[in-house]
Amino acid sequence: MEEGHPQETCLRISQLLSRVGDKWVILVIRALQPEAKRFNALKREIGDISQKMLSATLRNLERDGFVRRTVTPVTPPMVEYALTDLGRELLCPVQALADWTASNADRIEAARAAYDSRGEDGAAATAA
Amino acid sequence: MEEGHPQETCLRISQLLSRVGDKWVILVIRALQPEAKRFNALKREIGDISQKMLSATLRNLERDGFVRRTVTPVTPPMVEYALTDLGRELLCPVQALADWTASNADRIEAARAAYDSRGEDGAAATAA
DNA sequence: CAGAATCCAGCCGGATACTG
DNA sequence: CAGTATCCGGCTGGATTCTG
Repeated sequence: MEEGHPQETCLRISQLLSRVGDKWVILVIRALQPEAKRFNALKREIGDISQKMLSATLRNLERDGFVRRTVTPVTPPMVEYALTDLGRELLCPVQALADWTASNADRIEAARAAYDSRGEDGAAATAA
Repeated sequence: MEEGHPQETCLRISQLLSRVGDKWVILVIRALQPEAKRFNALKREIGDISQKMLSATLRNLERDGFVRRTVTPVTPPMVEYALTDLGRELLCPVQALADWTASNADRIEAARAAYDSRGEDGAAATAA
């Protein structure tokens, strides 16, 4: 790891993290992990997602090279989405972060509860 | 890892990823990594950040237990921010993701370039 | 110095309607 | 089936102003 342009590197990392945290990507790549899926199958499986967000998410993931879109020109048209090698590789560090989150969710929640109770407590005694 | 509530787990992960991708957190925790810093020192070091965003980012990080805020009641008041143990632990999987990003940034950019050229090419030949 | 409050522009994400 | 187009509310994030 060279340290020539740390700011730029931070920017890239931040951007990728924003993408990965984009609210639907985790669900989408999780749904694509076992096997390729079609658009509406994906939509049904995820459930709450609107088709606008699903197509936007898939387009972003495809653009970044994490998902491959395959069109079979039959009628009605069939489109399949699958993770690429890059997408599967991305999953490793993301999975590590996911595992860490799952392991420490209670610590985070405890910190939040402590923070919130501190806030409501000594300070705003005049209000409410 | 139990698989009892995968959706909830995904939600937590996604939320944490959103926080971590929050545009300034990487810069902030990076600045705090070597040592505790004061508010304006942090602001100067990061540079582009507005004080609103810096205080909001710090507040979120403090609430989640990643940063500890220490007030020394002198005049003028001195406030120091430092990473907690939890914050330093979080850095490990984040660093892994950062390393992956740095290692694969060129592959992502190549995918984007390919995608963009595909888009401009065969399709919208009528326009422009 | 360390923030809180306010105002405001722009983007995100959802609902709906329409197309090939 | 697999999308695109449009409208619209809400949140994000920045600039400015004010406070202790």
